[in-house]
Amino acid sequence: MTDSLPCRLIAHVDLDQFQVAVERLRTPQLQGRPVIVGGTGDPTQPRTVVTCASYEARDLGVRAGMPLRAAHRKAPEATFLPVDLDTYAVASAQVMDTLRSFGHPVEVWGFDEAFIGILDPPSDVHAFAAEVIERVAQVTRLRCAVGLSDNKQRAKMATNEAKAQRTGDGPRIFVLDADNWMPVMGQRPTRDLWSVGAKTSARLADAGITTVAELADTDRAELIAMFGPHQGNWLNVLARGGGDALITAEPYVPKSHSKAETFSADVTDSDELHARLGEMAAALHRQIRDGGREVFRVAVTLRTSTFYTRTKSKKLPAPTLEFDDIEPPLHALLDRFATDPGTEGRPVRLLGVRYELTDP
DNA sequence: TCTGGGGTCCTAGGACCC
DNA sequence: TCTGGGGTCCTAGGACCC
Repeated sequence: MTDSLPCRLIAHVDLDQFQVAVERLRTPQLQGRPVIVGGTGDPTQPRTVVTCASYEARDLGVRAGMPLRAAHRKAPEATFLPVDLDTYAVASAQVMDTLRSFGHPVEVWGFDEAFIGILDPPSDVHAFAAEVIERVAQVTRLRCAVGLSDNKQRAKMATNEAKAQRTGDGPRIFVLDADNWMPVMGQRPTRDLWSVGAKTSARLADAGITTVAELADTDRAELIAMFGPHQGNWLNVLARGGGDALITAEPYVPKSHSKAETFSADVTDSDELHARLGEMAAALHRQIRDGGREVFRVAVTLRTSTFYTRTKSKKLPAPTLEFDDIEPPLHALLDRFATDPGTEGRPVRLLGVRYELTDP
């Protein structure tokens, strides 16, 4: 059991156009121009997508996740930069340290987001948020927005409101609580709820539920009948502005590590697939071998040229860090795709490897 | 505009055992 | 000979997030 604290006030901190902002720190000439970070920075390369687009690029219709070539068409004059994870990690660590300097537990969510849990909230929460923004800017020269609420989900959605305001240079802070939840969120599509994705919102729409208010008014039993007890209940809680307020400052320890590669051209040759699998398996092994945690389960993911994606996994006879015990089961899993009617003989677009690790 | 990479959690069905 | 539950482990797949 990790140490999670139920907090009365949650501040969600989200950095602005993080990867672009970090690039601009070392290349100030990029200020004010459309900048797009993605892949190797070559906008003509197929099968790569936008990781982060500057606001100027977004104004031209560029979005994260969009193919780089599409972004290039929309914003030909933009500066395209390669993804530089190491640099972003350093900047991110500096931001998180700054957040921790307030003395409250900080739960890190990826490179550019974190929750701060406050057990004993100050009387002026707005001033606290402003101080967070100010200190992050002073120490890291990065801008962020802060959402405040009494649970994580609502605080996260509050940050979205803060960012949407986009007014001048003032600190972007938004408080979303029981008083303004329905006025602010009631008429929004259910998709705007954090953890409601495209599939769930589509299923809800099929049932005639399109807005947050409609979801909140839907009988819980009906949602449970549609989505099962867990998700049904959760949707009911979320739509009413609920969520969880547990913050853990424990360092994030991944349960699994994976590596995947979309080939620049589809691969059909089985020997080549096995060779690529071996390379990826070895690279992933190098990544985890000094971590002291053993591999107890391995998985291979394959995506065909039609984007049909499947994963096969195998629990190892015993947890191990010996590559000779890890690699053969991977090849056996890959072989199974060769006789699987869904993938048999299909050109392969992506191959992936995953190791699941024992607890620390 | 043909669609990245690295993760998490939940559910469901089959195998197997008592 | 047939029937019955319950519990647990394993694998596959779906959905979501940054």
